Amino acid sequence: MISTAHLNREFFNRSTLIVARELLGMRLVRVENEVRLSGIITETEAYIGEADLGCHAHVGLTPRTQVMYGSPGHAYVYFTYGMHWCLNFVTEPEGFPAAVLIRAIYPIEGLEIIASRRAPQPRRLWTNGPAKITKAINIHRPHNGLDLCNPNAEIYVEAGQLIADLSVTMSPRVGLNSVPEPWRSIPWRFRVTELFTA
DNA sequence: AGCACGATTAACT
DNA sequence: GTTAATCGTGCTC
Repeated sequence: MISTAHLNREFFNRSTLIVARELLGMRLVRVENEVRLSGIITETEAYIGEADLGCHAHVGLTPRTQVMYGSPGHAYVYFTYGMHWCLNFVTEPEGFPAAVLIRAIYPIEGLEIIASRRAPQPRRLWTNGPAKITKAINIHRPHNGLDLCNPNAEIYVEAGQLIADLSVTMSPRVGLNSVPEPWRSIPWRFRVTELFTA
């Protein structure tokens, strides 16, 4: 059986690259009106500190970026392109701004609700993008700053299956088209290529 | 107060 | 491959 343990704060209080890699195969859970919506995390990206010009925190501490400067294990939820929300998990010790963007999940629970919110898209396109996930499982502004390690949180992560290195591909992060090198091309995107094979 | 742009998506040629 | 949609954010005036 899959463990149902919530990941604790020490999981997130580590190198962002390690957290981004290890989140692959774990289960993102959204509890909405006592109903579980969930999926296996299959794609992440790391955003690490003010020096990373692809990271929102490169502008320093502002109202938008303050959650990233806070304690690890919290949700950083931001709004972009005038219509989309994206979910991140804050990493590393308090005071150092970093987070992991959740880019894709494989839906497991709440399939009917997810389907209704993502209609008329086919199943394989339900949650294969950061703003598709937040639309599918209803995550937006009120969740910014939420503590993922609170046992009663509406959003949290459960330990799941281990993903072998053989099944993980690292590549440049998506959408950083005007970000200077080396940040534009540094391979901080982690993707599961074969979810159910060894 | 005004401006340029964005860690995206869906629809279109 | 291209592009519209749509508005918060951070910067300049």
